[in-house]
Amino acid sequence: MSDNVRTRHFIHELVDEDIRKGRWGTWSAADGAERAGRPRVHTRFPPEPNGYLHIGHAKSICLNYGLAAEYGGKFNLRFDDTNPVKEEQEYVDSIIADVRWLGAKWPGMAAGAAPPPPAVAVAQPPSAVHLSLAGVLFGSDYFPQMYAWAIELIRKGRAFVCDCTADEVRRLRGSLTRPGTECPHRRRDVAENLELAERMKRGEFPDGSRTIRARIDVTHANLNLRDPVLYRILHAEHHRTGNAWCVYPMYDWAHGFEDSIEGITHSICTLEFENHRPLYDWFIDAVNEGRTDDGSGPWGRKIHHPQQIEFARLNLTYTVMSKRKLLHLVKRGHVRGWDDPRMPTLSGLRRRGYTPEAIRAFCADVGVAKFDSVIDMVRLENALREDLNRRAPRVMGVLRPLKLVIENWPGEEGTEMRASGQGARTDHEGTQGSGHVDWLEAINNPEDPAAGTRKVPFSRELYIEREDFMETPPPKFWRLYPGNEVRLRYAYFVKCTGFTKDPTTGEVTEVRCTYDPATRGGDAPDGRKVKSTLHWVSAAHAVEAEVRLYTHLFTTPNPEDVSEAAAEADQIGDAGRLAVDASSAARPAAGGPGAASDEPWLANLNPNSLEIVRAMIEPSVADAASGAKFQFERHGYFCVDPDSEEPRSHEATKPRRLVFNRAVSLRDSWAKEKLR
RNA sequence: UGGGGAUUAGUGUAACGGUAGCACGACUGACUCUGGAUCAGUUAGUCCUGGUUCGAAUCCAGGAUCCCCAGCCA
Repeated sequence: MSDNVRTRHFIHELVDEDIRKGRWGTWSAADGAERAGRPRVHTRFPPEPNGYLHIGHAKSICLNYGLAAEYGGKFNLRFDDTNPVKEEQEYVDSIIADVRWLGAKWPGMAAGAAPPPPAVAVAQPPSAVHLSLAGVLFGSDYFPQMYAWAIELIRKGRAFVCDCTADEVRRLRGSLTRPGTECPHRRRDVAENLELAERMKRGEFPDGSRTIRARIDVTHANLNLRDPVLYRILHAEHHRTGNAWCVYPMYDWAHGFEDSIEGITHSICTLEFENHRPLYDWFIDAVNEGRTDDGSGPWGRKIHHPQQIEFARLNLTYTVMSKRKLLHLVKRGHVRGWDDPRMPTLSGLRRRGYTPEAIRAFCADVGVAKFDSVIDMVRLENALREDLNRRAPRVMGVLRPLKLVIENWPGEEGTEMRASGQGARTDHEGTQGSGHVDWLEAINNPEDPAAGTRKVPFSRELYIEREDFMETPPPKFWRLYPGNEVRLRYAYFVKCTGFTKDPTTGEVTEVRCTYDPATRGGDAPDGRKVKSTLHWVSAAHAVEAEVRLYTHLFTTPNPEDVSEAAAEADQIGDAGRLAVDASSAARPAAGGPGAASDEPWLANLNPNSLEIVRAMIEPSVADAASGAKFQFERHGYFCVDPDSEEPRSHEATKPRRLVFNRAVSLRDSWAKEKLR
């Protein structure tokens, strides 16, 4: 992940200045020969394992890992697992897999290729878990030390045990404009505090009955400084420490110390923690009170004091980014899971067909600043297009097939030809059934000559895209219509001679044409030009596939903006109905007041975010592995979904179930033209 | 009516007292066996009002707007 070096931002400047001043010293020989003597830059990514990572986390990972990589420093992956009631092993596993997939590296990370991240949540065998855990840090490992510091603060008269209920604490805290008032326990003596803290730890008190709080200033303008809670009683099983603890540290108490213990130099976090920085600093200063640089004296040696730096989190149009909302979408069945390709989660984007390279390029592109901005989704999509345009092999796939019959194609007319779906094709020039088959050479990737060519079968009966034919063409429609000649890509020029329609529905059921044998390969020897080139597949050879076409999960750029919901709902007609199985209770009503009450943003869900089509794809994709990415020419980039069956042996009689996800469509200037 | 942040083309992001630049979008055109890609060009900006200065996006003063904070969540 060294490809996001190009943009410089305010954090670079801060780091540069620290280096100029020698603020953090240098790495020692123990930190590795390549690092020894260089200025220390040590960052970390500190997720709470209470959900799956999303694209916003990718920004943070790229920032933190990128900084460490650029300055030759270190990057830690550390779980901030201080709340056992919300955290799960499943999340730990998915987060590690996602960070690895993105390309970040941390000290002690298991060497070798990253284990394939689970496409969906699956229990990993113990050995895999063990391997992936190598070098990963957990805040819960520091629980003993953090608790010891809390006791130290009690000894120093800087903390106390409070018997207030949560309600009382809230009431005594005051408000934004009114100062708080002291609670009676604030003046408890040290000995009693020590004893109560010990009994809290031993589990003698019920949940919520007591807390350990810092004694700071109940009238402080910054609410975070009004005697914040350090520890709460929670008789809950922790995913790592089990039942060893009955008290758990609050984020504010834990986080700064986790960074301190690991020697983090730059504790980078998002804007909403700006108000917490004074608290974070106060805690470390309080511990350091009475401590000395050389460790002499009753309290020992001073602890490391990292610098917190805040930046603006990523916001994207047409999606939501809070873990709470994403969890809600998953739990209520609005999507198929955390890795639903419509989700902004890394697992969702991966399944959709995004590459780590594209996501990194996107993160570099959006930059790092303190302005709470919203990035247009098209920039994410562009990053993928840019990456896949260079790398993805091209293939022809017809999403909405319309039969095209070549009347003058050699061979028996009206011969029944059966689609066999897949398998080896050795008859490069010859017949399939009783129809003549011509195997034509196609370029795999015009952007990459090294990708070579492949052979594509052409025969009497083809499928073309339904929207590539029109009985009565509008202006600037250059595709197939009666009398018009077009090129079939890499094949022949064909001229439309007629078509048939379903007499009841009026739908075109078949198009007929003649081909010009002299144009084989796609060029006319007489220099004749055609205005357009269509993709096609041979009906007898094509592989049938389920293709999932995705669009935005929400209909509005800002799903939080509920005022837009009603207007949008009117346009859509029956807003709120998703194309996935969702419990009827969970369905947002059509802009109705019911949906708006508790989760108003659901009213902006796009009922058409998933469309499923039965497509016909050229046979070269028959054995494509799950995760393989292609450009379907003139459509977009597609990725084999894990719902697909494994490729089969060639003797298999039944075709393999193949599912593709559309990762992103190609830019489409005709679509734009149509809107005029 | 408390405290903390922020504000530069449509969207983002640079410029650190000295020519407001870049990316994406939009719009033109060229090229093209993907209406793709590529290439060229155009468009459009310093939140407001004062002040300091030879010179202000930048410094100062006042104002406006937006975001965050009253979890025993992180």
